[in-house]
Amino acid sequence: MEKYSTLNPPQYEAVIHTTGPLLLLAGAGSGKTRVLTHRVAYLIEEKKVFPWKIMAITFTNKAAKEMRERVDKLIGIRGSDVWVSTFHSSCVKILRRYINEIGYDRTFSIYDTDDAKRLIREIMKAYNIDPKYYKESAVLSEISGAKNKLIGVDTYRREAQGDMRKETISRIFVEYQKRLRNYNALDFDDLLVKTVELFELSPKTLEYYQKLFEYIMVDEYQDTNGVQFRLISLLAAKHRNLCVVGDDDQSIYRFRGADIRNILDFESVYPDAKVIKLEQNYRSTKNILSAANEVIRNNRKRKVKKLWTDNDEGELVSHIVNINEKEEAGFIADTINKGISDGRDYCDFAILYRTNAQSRVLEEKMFREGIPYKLIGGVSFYQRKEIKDILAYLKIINNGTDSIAVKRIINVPRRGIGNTTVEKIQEYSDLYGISFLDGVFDATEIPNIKRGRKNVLEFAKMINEFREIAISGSLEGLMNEVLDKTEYIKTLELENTPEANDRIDNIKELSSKMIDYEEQAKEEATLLGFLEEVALIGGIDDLNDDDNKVILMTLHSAKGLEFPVIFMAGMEDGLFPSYMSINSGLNEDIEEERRLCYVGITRAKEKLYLTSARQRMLYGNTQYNQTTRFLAEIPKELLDSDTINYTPIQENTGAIQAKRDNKFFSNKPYTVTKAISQAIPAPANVTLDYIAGDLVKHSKYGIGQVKMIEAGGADYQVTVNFPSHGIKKLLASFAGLKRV
DNA sequence: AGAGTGCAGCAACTT
DNA sequence: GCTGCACTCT
Repeated sequence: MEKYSTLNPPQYEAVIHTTGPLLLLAGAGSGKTRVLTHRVAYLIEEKKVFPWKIMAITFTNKAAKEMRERVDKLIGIRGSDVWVSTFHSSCVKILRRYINEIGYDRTFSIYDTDDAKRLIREIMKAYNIDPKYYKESAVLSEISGAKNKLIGVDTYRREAQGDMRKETISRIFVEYQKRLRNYNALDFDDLLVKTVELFELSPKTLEYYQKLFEYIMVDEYQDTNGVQFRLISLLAAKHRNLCVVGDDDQSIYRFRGADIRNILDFESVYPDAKVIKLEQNYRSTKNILSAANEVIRNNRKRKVKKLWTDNDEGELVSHIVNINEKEEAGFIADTINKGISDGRDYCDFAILYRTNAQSRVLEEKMFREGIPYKLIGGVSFYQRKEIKDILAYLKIINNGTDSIAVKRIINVPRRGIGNTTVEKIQEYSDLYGISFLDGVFDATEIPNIKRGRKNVLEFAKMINEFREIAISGSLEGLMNEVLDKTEYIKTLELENTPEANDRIDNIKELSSKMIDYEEQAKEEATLLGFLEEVALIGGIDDLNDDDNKVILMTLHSAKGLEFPVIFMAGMEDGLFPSYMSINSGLNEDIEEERRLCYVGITRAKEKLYLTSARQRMLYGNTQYNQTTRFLAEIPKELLDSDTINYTPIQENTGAIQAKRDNKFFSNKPYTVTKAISQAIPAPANVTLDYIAGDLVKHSKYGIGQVKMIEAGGADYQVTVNFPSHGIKKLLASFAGLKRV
């Protein structure tokens, strides 16, 4: 078969080994996606397996989509019948069909972390538990941790005995599960846990899926947790054609319950497992790969392996020390601009960092320099208040028992239903054992409600109208009705602030996403389907490979991706590795950070820049951190210097200069010339009615004199001397300066 | 009874 | 720097 002849021997072996358990240890950049897609093609074409008998679990929806496309390319349209999806999506698909067998309704809501926290808060309030001693986030992560290990409420309670803190948490845990069930809701962990429960309680359901999935493949196996392991074990128990692919060196989700033992112990769980190692890297230069190998070899708990490559030596790895995080961003922007003038595309670059908090400064700099960029993760679109509000309205149309959603929006926008009224409804609902929303519908019966009654009844009427439209009309029509009747957008329009306008834009975007969904899914489009898609969408799922933009994201999000040029920003002890991991004193914690570092390094194909700052403003205070310990693990000969001190001097001209301050390598000066910042065309969208020397007025700082105006790609930076506040640098589009 | 406002507490990584 | 919450005002 010609299409398989391009595979190297171990890759080929992995493709044709289709029967029985297979552990594929695939190093970074070793072509595992190629193996997986060819393996699917081989099963269908050569082994005549029906496509729908193959299940492939990926880590993100994006990976699932890519895999399906690549299989389609190999064998044509039949590929689309293969079951390719993430753990969570797979479970939702199964539960939507069979969850009634374990006492939930098929219209169940999916709770994200924010919803779950609200529920915890609600319970702690009802139980008078002091949030000072029991932080909701800590309680939630304890509960989540238990679930990921398949520890149920009963076991947890038993094991908590004698431990005050755990006993309290176990009380919350019990009530949390009880309320989730009453609200007909599942949190992220429950999606997996309840599927396992379903399989264990309903043998015929399990058998159905066991028969269906003759061949199972799991990607990123090193990041599976206890529930996921159980789930896969159950599904694969009949045919045992289980192929897991992973790299223990890239296990970076321990905090989420990932258990590295799943991959390390695979051979003892499946003694007949075939083990194949993919150790040839096709992605990176020799220098980059060596740096990665040298860092990761400091970890003790790992399978022995050594990645190698036939690729060129390539450039040395650069480490740049900056004065502070702003200069770090400046260096990165300058280097990107230089790359662009050397013929690179923006999409050749990715900036990786440890914490989302670092993104702001970087983003600002990209914006100012006119560098097109895309920020992945952070506060995602679907976590925004206005989006969650609208989604809450949609949720309760399907599932009125979802009291978290009902209480979220009963008075949003303000409609005169205050706390007191809400409490009265709650008391009444509890008394009669009905859901909160049913209490709302009964508002005429509830004693002691005064001013709010009329408003509550109007709210109830509105929800009923939505439900009628949901039955007969289109999703688009429903959305318009919700936006119109709730007056959500109208309320924002009245605020007339930039933030409110942003929110309106976001809601419009949500609306068009819904229309897109409806058009794509055609007759199959349902409200439930839309809500489901929205609930499970992940940060990098909307990363579009066709966009010519610099990508900004966390190291975690970068897993599985590759770029010609990588910047790893914030290479400082305390930031990376994080404080938490250093303070815990556990070597495992540092090892996890080191794996994260390894993941970052191995994303780079041609050039790797490591940047750090001597001084960094984070969470409102200034830190002075040492360069990360991981840097010392990279041998000197792989670095193009010990340190390059990047010191842009901003004089009155605003020129940016780089100066090398290095006694070892002073023969190779690193310079970024002023020409780069001037090569950018003047901003197109902003016009200024003042020039240097003019007096301008600022809303906060009062009147000052313009000292300098610098052009960025998309905006002007204006330096103004305010007698009362000193010299300020402002962005023209934000500052709203008026000539006086 | 609800709305508006000042203030404390918090702040990894993510499906 | 942002968010939920207690407190005061209408």
